[in-house]
Amino acid sequence: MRMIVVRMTRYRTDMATERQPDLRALLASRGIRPTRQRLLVLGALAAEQNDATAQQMHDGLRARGETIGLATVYRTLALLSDQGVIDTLVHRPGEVCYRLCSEGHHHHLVCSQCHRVVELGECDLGSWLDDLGAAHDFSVTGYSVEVTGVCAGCTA
Amino acid sequence: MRMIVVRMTRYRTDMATERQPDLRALLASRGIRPTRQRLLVLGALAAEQNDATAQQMHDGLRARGETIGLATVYRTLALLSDQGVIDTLVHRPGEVCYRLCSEGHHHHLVCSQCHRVVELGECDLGSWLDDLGAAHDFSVTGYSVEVTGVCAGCTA
DNA sequence: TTTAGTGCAAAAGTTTTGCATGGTC
DNA sequence: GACCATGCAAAACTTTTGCACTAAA
Repeated sequence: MRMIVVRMTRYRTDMATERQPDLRALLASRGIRPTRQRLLVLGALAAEQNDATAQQMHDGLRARGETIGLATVYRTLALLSDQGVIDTLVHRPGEVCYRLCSEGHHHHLVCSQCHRVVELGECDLGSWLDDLGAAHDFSVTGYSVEVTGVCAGCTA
Repeated sequence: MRMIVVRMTRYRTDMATERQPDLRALLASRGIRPTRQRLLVLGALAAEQNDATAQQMHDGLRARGETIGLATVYRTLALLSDQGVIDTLVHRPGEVCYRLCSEGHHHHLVCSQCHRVVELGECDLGSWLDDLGAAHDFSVTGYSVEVTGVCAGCTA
């Protein structure tokens, strides 16, 4: 019998209640200067239940009266994504979303209706991947699994 | 012991040598009118080893002396994608690629250097997915696995 | 004070759309 | 003939970039 371990790493609400110092530390740990704007973007992602596009985040921050340029949001998201601080999700072509995720290798379960995102642990594809590489003469460097469904809230 | 079946469905070269009538039939089977332009786009995809963006296909066709508008390429790709005739792959944000794939559920193994694409069969995640749905109160509607690696040609 | 980050506006791309024209059934 | 598809050009968007200015180390 094969064991499958589904391991929830962290719920969104945990991040939402994290304190500013934690966000500073997160940036510091990657050698990223903790500027006001970067903390704003990171804070917005931390408070975000789901994922968000650059434009959505910019709109949200501006609506709250914060001052930040759209270009800065893009630059910050690119930086954070490069550094592995946030994940990039592409649900539909032309719709690039970002999300503050737990660290380490994981996958996503996304509600196709409300875009709610649940992080998933390992998916036990190890030996399948090994076989793949051998069969096609590829050296496999990574993989991603995106599971789509409808969450309980949206079913009701 | 767990069996993993890796099943190559069809190589690109098979498609490349397919005859025009097959493409017409493919369109007819979905109730899509076989216009000159649609056959052009489909033919280009059939001849394409890897995947291609709308712009790349338009450039390629124009370079060959074919007359077709860029908007038509976009419209045709959207139509074919909606009808499930072709697959949509998003390698990087803002880079939407299309590919004429075999039918049925499958996944992709993509070379990160040359964009060569190999189709993969089932990946045996069935019971993992069942557990997921139950654990998070989602009704799982689909999933995709994209494996990235470096192919033998690019390693050398 | 030296280096890095930001804002703004312009530019560069990609994709969509309106509408007159031409092709298919 | 009725309806659908196409081409072109314009529009709508998204994302990137140049450059002067400001903030952080």
